[in-house]
Parts: sequence; C-alpha cells; structure tokens
Amino acid sequence: MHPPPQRQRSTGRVTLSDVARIAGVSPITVSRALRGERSVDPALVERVNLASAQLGYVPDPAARALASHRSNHVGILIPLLSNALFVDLLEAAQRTLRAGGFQTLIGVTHYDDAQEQQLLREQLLHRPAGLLITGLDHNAATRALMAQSQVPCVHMMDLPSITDANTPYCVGFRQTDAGAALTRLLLAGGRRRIAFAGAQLDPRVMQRLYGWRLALQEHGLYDPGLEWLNPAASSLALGGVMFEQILRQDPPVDAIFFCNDDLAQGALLAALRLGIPVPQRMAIAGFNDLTGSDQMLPTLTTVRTPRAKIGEAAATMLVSLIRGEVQTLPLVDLGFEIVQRDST
Amino acid sequence: MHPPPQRQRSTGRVTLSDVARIAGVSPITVSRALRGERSVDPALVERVNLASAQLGYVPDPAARALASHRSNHVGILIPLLSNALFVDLLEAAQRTLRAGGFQTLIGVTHYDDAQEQQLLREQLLHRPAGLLITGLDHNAATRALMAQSQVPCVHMMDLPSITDANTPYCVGFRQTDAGAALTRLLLAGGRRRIAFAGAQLDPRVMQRLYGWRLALQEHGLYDPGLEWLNPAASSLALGGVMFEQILRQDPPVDAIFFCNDDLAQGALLAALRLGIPVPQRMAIAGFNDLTGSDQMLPTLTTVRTPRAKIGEAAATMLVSLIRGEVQTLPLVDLGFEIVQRDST
DNA sequence: AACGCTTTGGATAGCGCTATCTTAGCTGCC
DNA sequence: GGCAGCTAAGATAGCGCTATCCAAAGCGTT
Repeated sequence: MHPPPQRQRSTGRVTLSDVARIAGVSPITVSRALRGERSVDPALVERVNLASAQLGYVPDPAARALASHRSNHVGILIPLLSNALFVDLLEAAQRTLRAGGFQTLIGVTHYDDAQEQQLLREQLLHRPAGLLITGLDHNAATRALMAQSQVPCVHMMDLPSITDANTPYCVGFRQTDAGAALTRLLLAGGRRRIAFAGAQLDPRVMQRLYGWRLALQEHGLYDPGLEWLNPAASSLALGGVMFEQILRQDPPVDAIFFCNDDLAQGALLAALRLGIPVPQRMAIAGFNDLTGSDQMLPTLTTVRTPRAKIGEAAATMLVSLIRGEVQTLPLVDLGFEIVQRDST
Repeated sequence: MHPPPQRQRSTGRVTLSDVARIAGVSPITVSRALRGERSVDPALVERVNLASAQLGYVPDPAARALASHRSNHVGILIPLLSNALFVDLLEAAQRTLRAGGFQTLIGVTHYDDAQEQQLLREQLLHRPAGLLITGLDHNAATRALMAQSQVPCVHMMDLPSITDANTPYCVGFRQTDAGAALTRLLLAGGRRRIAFAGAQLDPRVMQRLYGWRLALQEHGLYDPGLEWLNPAASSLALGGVMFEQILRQDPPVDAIFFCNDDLAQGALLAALRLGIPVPQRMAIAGFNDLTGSDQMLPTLTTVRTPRAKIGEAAATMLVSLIRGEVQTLPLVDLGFEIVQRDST
C-alpha cells in the first residue's frame, strides 16, 4: 500500500503546533499562553514562552485574523498629509500603536465625505482591531459603518460641546476656547478691529471662528464684515492674497487672526513684500505653531496645539479599549498654549 | 436523534460559497472567475460576476492571505514624514496602489538602519504583495530580508550609477546631475565662490554634493572649505544658522547651494533679518521646490523634483511586477527641472 | 458522601479562501 | 477506433490560528 499522496503546502514557517510539540502541550494551550487569555498554569506559560523563543515563533497575522475575526490592524483616518499638524498626529499615533503590536492602515480623506466613507469601508474589510479618526463631524453613512462594525474608535483633535451617555471617546482640546483665548490676547494688546481669516473651513476652523466671535462679542467689537472665509485649501500663497484683501478693508483692520500658521506665514511674507510694518500697522496671529513660525520676520504669535500628545494619548486610549480595559474618562482635554511672539 | 450541536461561528458575511450557490457553480470556480485566473468559460464568469454583484460579495483579505500566502498589502518605507518631499511621494504611491486594490503599510525609518530593518520585518509578517522603499542604500540585513522574502520591490528616488544584471527596479532621477546642473546655473550667473550647505547627509544629499563638486571642478573653482556639512536634521532654523556661519567665511562666499529648500528658506529669512541683500551680496539656491519657496522674499531658485510622479510611477511599476508582467526597463529616470527665481 | 461550582487543559471544528490533484469532456491523429 | 494531449470544472485538503464545547480535577457545602 502506498501512503496517500502528500499535498505539501507548508511554508516552512514555525507554527503554533511546532511550539506546542516542543513545549509538550496542546496547540490551544500555546495559543492561550501567548495571548495571556484565560488562566494557564504559570509553569506551562513558562515552558511555552521558552519553546516559542527557542523556535523564534511569530504568530501569523492572517491566520489570527481569519480565526478570530479581528486583525492587528488599526485604521487611521486623517484629512490631509500636506498639513504638518496631521503628520505629527499620525506619527505619534503610529509610534504608540506599533509599540502595542498594531499595524496601522492610513487613509487620507482630503476632507471629502465620500472618500472618507470609501476608505473606512476598505479598512473595515481588514477587520481592524480599532479605529482612530480625525474630528467628530462625519456623515451618517460613515457613522453607521463605524457603529455597525463594532470596532472601538477614538476621535482625535475635537471635543464635543455637550456630553451625554453616547459621548464618543475623544482626545483633543477645545478649539473654540483656543480661538477665543487668542482673540482676547489681541484685544488685550489694544487691537479693536480684529479680522478672522479662515481657509479650508473644516469643522475645527469653524470652531476657532466661533471662539473669535465670542471674544469680540464680549467686548462689543463683533462685526460680520471682519469674517474672511475662503473654502480653498490653506497655503502660504492664499495667506498672502487674503492679507492684501483684508489690508484694503475700510474701516481699517488692525489685527488678523489667521486660522492656521500656513496662512499667517504667507501673510507675513506678503507684508514684507509690501512694506507693511507688522505688528505696528497690522498684528498677525496664526494657529498650530507649525515649523518656521518662530523663524519668520517678525516671529509669529500663534497657538501651540498638542498634536503629538493627542496622537499618543488617542492611541493609548484605543489600545486600552481594544484590550477591554474600563475607561473612566471618555474625553481627554489636552489643552493648548498661547505663544506670544513679535507679530502682535 | 438530535442533530449534532451547531458550532455557530459564522459572521453573516457573504462568502465565496454563497456566490457559488447562487451562480450554480463550485466555490473554486468562483474563486478562479473573480481572480481572472486560468481559463473559465466566459458564460460562467458572467454568471459569477452577476451573483457576486447581487450579493455584494467582497473577498476576505485575511482568508486570501492565509490560503495563498500573499496579502493585498504593500509595504512602503520612507525616511521621514516631516519632509514634504516624502509626503508627496507617499500620497502619490498610496493613491495609485489603492486604485490597484492594495492596502499600504507605511513605515517611517527616521534614517535609522535598525528601525528600517525592524519595520521591514513587521511588514513582511503580513506577507505583502510588494514593497516600495526609498533610496538604494540599505544595510546588509535589510537587503537579505528583502531578498529572502521574494517580494517584488521597487526603489524610489535614486538611480544606481552603474547598472548590471542585478540592477534593482528603480524610479527616480539622477541626484548628482541635478546638483551639478544647479551649480552650473550659479556659475553661469557669474558666481565664483559657491558653498554647498548640507544637512541630514542622507545618500541623496551626498549625491547632490558630488554633483556640486563636479561642476566646480570643471571650472577649477572647487575648494574643500566650501563644503558645509551638518548631520543634524534639516530645518528652517538650521538654515539660518548655517547661513550666518557661511556669511563670515573668508575669502567671502558669493553663493550658497542648500541641499534642500527648508534650509534655503531659513537662510532667506536670516538674510532678511540681518539685512543681507539677496542675491546681490549672496545668491541662494535650494532643492526640491517645496511649498513656500515661491512665496519667499526673494523667491527661491531651486530644483523641482518630480516626487509625485516618482511615487505614482513606482507604484505602477510595482503593481505590474506583482501581476507578473514583464518589465522592459528596470530603471525609470523622471528627470528634474531647474526653477530659476529671484534669489540667484 | 453526594452535589454543585469553578478552574484548567484538550479535542474538535471551523474561519473563508486557494493550491493541488482528479476527472470529465473534447479534440486530433495515426 | 483508440489513445495521447489538452482544457475546463470540481473534489479535496489544507493555510495557521482560535471559538466552542468537553472533561477532569479540585473544592467547598450541606
């Protein structure tokens, strides 16, 4: 009698069963020991760890995902990579997740709802262990996908204004407060006609706008004509253009709060080009404290946002959610810091 | 007689077998039809596609990876995310790969060999379908990992100086030529003491340095004292510092070739601060044509590098390698473009 | 001593797909 | 007509792991 033909498909990879054989236990015990799941006799755990190390065993993520319906992927959705803000957020989050044994899947939405939805859908196919998503403002379909998937999710950057039982997990700071605080600084400096220049008009920009409004209204200095909103993407060039527009406004504006540093830097360069003295004729402030803002001429007053900390804290929270640990606080407010420099 | 107890683990997901049942064929035929593998009767393919669409079937990537030993992941390794150059590369590559049905795993090496190796190892665990990697300069262990994995790989940005049978797949441009071309432009402008200011000192910076040397040597103007190399990371601030250092050199330097736009922008700002007229007293040139270089005062002469095109072309090449299509050219040179502005 | 109840290890049976082998059907060719 | 030589469809058997059920052992309770 011949043995049945060998269907050899093995890859030479070290498997759980190999470890089990060496350790003298069953494969399932190895699985449990390595995952720290259920209680396994410490002596067995020891033997399994030894055998595993000896063979250089590394679990196969695909097999794990297939059997458990959960991968070690974490999906991250951010609006842009061309903004240093999100890059810092991403890097910090990725570093933290990697340390926790997760692979990140990155999706860049370009502030487009349809894209966001599609990217989320693609990420969900991989049955991610968790999701990190920027902002709180997502359309119904996206929210439905997230809810339906049952995947733990942490939102980054924004905090909801009201909290109730359904409050999602969020790590960020209060954009509105930051906008108001910066505006109050300008007011304290004696400025009376403070314009707000916003581009992109994503939810965070709008919240800064509300903060600015609030602060001006407190002083009875609010004027809708001071709102300069442009849906185009932020850039140095746009900052210059907006600066020139606002400069011509009558009655004259004496300070501009740009919704982010890109625009503000562009404005400072435009001022140099035009010979407009900053801050004498016009104070200029930005937002985010991006690279170069401390190098401008004059140096730029701005709001330093804890983006790396947000990325790290959000990832840490997500990992603990994935591990099923109880969260005491669904909201983490990491605050912000006003950086006063020479442009105001 | 009771039926045996149902071990219900199904997830409600639409599977291949569901499609097979509806289409009236066997699961394996569905698999083949959807992958376009082997020859399947066009009529059956049609029926399968119909059934698949009707059920909204989407293959499970984990099951695919487990069965075929190949995932739909593509690993991308880049040095930094804080440099817009690599971000543009990444975005273009990712967009192209996504269109081809691949998920990207991004690893940021921070110019650290050990990190690079570790990231590659983590990516290889997922049995990626392909790899995109920045540069040609990798240590032996990394190269061994790549070779051993048998995963198709395309290198981005650099091209090897010599080509032989082992030439890897590369998409990029000749950094050395670009460095020489920019230097020749400065020479043509009448500059005689042209310094090279480099930071980070990664392989690409060094190649630009060689190009600069070459061009100066052609004119008998090379002087080792004109090489200013600093291993620190590029930044606007460092550009300013280096500018001040070089400004004090004697005999005086009349032009500086900064290895990248970050440094050059910092130098332009420092010149403004110090009241040094650019380009009269000092010509300044950068590299990469990053955002803002056209906004500086004066606007910055630089080399526009086709980074988005490189990302896209590299991804396209990789996809075709993965599909087993024959490559005619292992090297793709996308060139560069000198952008002359007011700083020279 | 009989009876729960909890703890711990193992047996079993998939997860959803594809590699590999087999077979049926159909040429073509001497 | 018989048979090699091909093609297309299906049967079978995993890929490497974990969910689920089971059983044995330990332990307190009445």
